[in-house]
Amino acid sequence: MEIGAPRGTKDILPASSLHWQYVEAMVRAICRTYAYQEIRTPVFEHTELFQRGIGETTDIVSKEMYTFTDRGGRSVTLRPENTAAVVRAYLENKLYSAPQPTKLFYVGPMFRYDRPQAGRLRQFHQFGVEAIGAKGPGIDAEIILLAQQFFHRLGLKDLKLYINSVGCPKCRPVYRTRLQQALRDKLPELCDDCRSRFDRNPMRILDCKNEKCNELSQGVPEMTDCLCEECATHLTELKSLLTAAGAKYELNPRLVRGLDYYTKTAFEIQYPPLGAQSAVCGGGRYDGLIEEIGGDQTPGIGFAIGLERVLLALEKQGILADTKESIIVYIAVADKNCQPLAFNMLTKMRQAKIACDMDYLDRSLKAQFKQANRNMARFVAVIGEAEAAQNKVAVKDMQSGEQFLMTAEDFIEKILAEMEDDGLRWTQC
RNA sequence: GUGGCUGUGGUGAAGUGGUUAACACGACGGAUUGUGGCUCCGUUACUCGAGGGUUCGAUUCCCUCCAGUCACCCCA
Repeated sequence: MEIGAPRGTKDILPASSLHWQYVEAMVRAICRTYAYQEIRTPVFEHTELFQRGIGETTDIVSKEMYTFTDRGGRSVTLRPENTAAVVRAYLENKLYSAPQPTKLFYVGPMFRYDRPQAGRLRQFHQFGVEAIGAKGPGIDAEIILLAQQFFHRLGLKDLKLYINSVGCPKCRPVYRTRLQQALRDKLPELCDDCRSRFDRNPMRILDCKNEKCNELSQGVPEMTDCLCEECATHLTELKSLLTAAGAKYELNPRLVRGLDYYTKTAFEIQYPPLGAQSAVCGGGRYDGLIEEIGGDQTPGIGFAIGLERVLLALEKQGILADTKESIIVYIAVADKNCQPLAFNMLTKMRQAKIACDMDYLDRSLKAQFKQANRNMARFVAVIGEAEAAQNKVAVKDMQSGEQFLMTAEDFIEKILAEMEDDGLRWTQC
């Protein structure tokens, strides 16, 4: 094998594409019940959009972007996440002139130049939701519930929902300073990472996995103690809404989001068995983002769910069955010169929307039966000289083993009748 | 980007410094004359991740690279 798939990318083969379809169907179903509509934005954008939207100092922008110069000399970037792009599309297409809020969802590939490991790929897929134009905590609760219900409907258990408030431009700087004051004299004892975080993003020190750092940060003021009145009320109301909806959550004052644009509500859903990459959903409010990208001050909130991680979780819980799409009929050719006749019948069946297949490798009749069996065909229709002479086919029911001689037309009719009974008929597209 | 572990056929895996690289599954073919799922038989690695050494000789020893994996970082 000379050329393999690029590092951190994966082919999704038929065995698992059915699982993907299952999850994607759930995405559409849940969004339908919560009244979110699909938006599809380009997979690449002007680099500047992400630099401004996500923040120059973030890891994503500073070291994880797939950026290149196109033939026209423009710097473009494969989207590392989709919120900035959705907001861009919202402004560019003037979606704000429609009744608000604008409730959108998306599913698609994202790209981050990271070192791959289980649950972390360079091309991965996210399902995300954005509600733009509502500032109250009600929409926050709706979005969190949507995410929770998504997992619930898929059948996932043992998920943990953490919520927090990361404040706003009024109270966060105050907290930041207080935090730095509290940690300043402990600085030499912190790990290397935390020392570099001290200036850039001191709140990150609070969820450092290093035990020493963890110990040192005990007793330090929490964000939730330093919120301004508006942010504090927002959080209180959100909590009571979640409780009213019967949602189980845990307040985690040390939950931080990695992207610059978050304000107020931040939340994360984890599936602990996934190990280091256990976050399956991350989201929060971004009241400053739209202005940053050039719109009027407009509130927004959203989340992103990593679909590869969802699939891993489903696998871990044994929810994904080994499935294969079956066919209704396999047409077997007993004499080579009957192939045109068989092919004609195959075509007619397909026009009648009956899932069927036949052999193109000139296999023996026995081998064709084996093939039919593997494809889980309900019936095998044998066409040979004997059948052709009578203008009929030999239809074998692969479950009962019974075999009948009938015309192709009668056979098609019989199947169509059964399909209606069994609900086997494929849905119309 | 940093560190640990790993890399044998389509898959799961044995194995050794020196003729023909176990075994299992799968795939393909066959078990008398046109019929599957069970059973039986046969076939299926002329680069043992790639490149370079050491050696009379390396799949087995060394180096580099690549890939996977786990952890860190970060995040979905």
